[in-house]
Amino acid sequence: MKYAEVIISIRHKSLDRIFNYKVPENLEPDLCIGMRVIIPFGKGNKSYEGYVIGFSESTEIPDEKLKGIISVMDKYPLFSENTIRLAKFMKEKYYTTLSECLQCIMPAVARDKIQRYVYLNKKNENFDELFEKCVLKNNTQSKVLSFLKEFDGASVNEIKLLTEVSLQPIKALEKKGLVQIFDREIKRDVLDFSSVRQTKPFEPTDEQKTAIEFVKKKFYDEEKKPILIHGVTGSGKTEIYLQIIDEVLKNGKQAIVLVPEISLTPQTVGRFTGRFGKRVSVTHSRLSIGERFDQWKKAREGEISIMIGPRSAVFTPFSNLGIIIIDEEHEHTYKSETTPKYDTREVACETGRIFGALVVFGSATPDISTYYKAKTGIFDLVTIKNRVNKSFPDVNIIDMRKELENGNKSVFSRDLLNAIDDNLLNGRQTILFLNRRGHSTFVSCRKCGYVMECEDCNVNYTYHISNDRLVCHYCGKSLANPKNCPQCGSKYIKYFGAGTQKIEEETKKLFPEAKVLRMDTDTTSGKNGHENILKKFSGGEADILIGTQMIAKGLDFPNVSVVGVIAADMSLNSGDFKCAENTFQMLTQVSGRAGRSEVKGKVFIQTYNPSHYSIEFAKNNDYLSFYEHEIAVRKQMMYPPFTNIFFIMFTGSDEKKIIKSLYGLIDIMIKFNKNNQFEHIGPSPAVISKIKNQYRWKIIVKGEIEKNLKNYVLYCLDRLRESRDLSGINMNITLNPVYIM
DNA sequence: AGCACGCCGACT
DNA sequence: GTCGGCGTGCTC
Repeated sequence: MKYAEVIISIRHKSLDRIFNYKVPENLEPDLCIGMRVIIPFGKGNKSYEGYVIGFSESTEIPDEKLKGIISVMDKYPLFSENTIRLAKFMKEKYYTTLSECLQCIMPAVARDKIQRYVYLNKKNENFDELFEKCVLKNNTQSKVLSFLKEFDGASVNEIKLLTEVSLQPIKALEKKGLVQIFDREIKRDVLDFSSVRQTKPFEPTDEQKTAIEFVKKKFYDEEKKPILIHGVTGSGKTEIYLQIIDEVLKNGKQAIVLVPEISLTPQTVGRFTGRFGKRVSVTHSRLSIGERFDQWKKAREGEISIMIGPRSAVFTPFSNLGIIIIDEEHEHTYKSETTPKYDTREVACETGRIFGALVVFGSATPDISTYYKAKTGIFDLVTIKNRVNKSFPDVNIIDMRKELENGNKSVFSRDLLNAIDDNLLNGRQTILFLNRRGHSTFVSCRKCGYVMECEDCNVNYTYHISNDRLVCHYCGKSLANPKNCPQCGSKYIKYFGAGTQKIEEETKKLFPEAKVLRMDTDTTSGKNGHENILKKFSGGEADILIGTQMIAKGLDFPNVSVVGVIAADMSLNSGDFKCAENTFQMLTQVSGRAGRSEVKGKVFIQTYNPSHYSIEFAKNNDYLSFYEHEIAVRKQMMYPPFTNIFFIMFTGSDEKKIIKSLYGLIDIMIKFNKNNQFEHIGPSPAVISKIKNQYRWKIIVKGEIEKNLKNYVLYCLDRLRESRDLSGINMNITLNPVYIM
């Protein structure tokens, strides 16, 4: 008899171990490591999903206890023995269960119940007629139809989620013959190759050549240290990646290219398809689960050799992985915010170790901790100091205090206005950056001072002009813009704090002849929202592009010669220890959008803190000096990379209970804090002290050695659980979080 | 996580 | 005397 070692798909600490199951003879030929099985579990023999991570010929478990596997769910394994190793690494590192890590690594379909896909039945002769009738008659069904008109072939789950209807109307539509439902998806290509233009390798500059040669050499080395490529904006990092990947492919190996979700544009992907054609595939959250599974299978079966995608693409199941490239490695989106809260960069390094693949990080503004690793020899470092055939833009720092002194109360400085004016005359394009969407960030009554605030969250409402509503950016709730003050009834309501909508409004007022586009989460909803706006702008259909974050990264518009940063201080005042780093990165990246052709670019940074070091070093595009300054601050203040920060947040509706429990935790922590090696801060309310009626309080714990800190905090939390009733409290714990909120 | 066993209070 | 509360322990 053969026994399978099974991990049960229940996320609970006490079940996070192997359970042995008998493999019935009839299932034995079909069952391999990496497959999902249905197994009976517990007293009631309830059916659960399990993951087979090994086999044994004998077991110490007495025979009467052993149960048999009911059925095998997969035809092919979803993970390999190496992936199990990776999952075990993640389990230890991110203190979750093996089952959760395996689920995270497996393709999304494995996490979802059986998918069914809905297609408009256009073959029905009376389709148009029926369609019209249905749209007029039934409210609910028309919702589904209009959704399918845009996203034909969406899954039942997607429709349910996005149109908020139940299964009933979908079934009804099937009966009417308007739609067809399939268990399997009709295979679609996620990439449109029709518009791809073939490119040839560029002749690299000397600096590029050195970098390429260096990485190639390391690729053949037995011991593979990760490499950081620090290349200024516009230094041609992508071309370097392309030429390295070419070498990897020539060796019969495959490549994973990770990019932040935000810069996963057709433009970016086109660079890769242009060189490698159909050997490239892409995966991202806007694809359906079925589409993503197709890409996953193609990778496993060797149909493709390069996978481009956001953080989850690090789990692409190539059989002979040669390289993982992490572009814009400083981006915080590489840290997962849901359990397992993995850091893609750490996972990539471990994957590289397990699979013998080279890991390459690239950035113009490396994460301070990454650069520290490069400086201390944990990573290899390659530096590219010059732009390809281009000069750096002129960066002008504008002191907004002086503007105010001189009677300019507008959001635009005079210098920026003049530059936009000049640019318009010369037929060139302008980008205006403001990292805040909406129209006004707070709305208050001029008579009594009442500020409109979401009653469920401790957050001011943001005014959105497009629908004349107040929106809470935390819970998403919105309400009609009140005409009178809810407190005193006065009509005098004022809007403060500019967002992108306000900038758009002002720009249109000041430059009525200019064509203006706005790009933020509010304008990019829908499958091609992003693409459409970028296409319009690059096609010259607009003179000015106003946007948040998403216009700061990686975009390459040769005709843009003026970039304006409306408020550089916003990220500087976030209260986070990374605020200087974030500001420097943001300014450098945004500035990098200017002057990407022969025309010299001009950047205007508006600020109330013109002498802050992150702004001064950004002006001179001087990463190294910024790094030296920042690393000294970190050392002095004992911040990462010199220490580790554990962030503990309790949330719940009973604020008193949360605070009491956190004080209880502090007591326990003090008791077990041997040699005072750990420092506690708090409890204190989180920056946003209430979201969706859930109160939020935090404790921060610092410790030099990651493993000790982790063990200490987890131990103390266990003691707390033993000594107190924590029901109704949600614990959120993160090691070295992106933001300390 | 879920289910069973088990030991104490208010009912027919 | 019994029904039922949910505290503790186990699940291949």
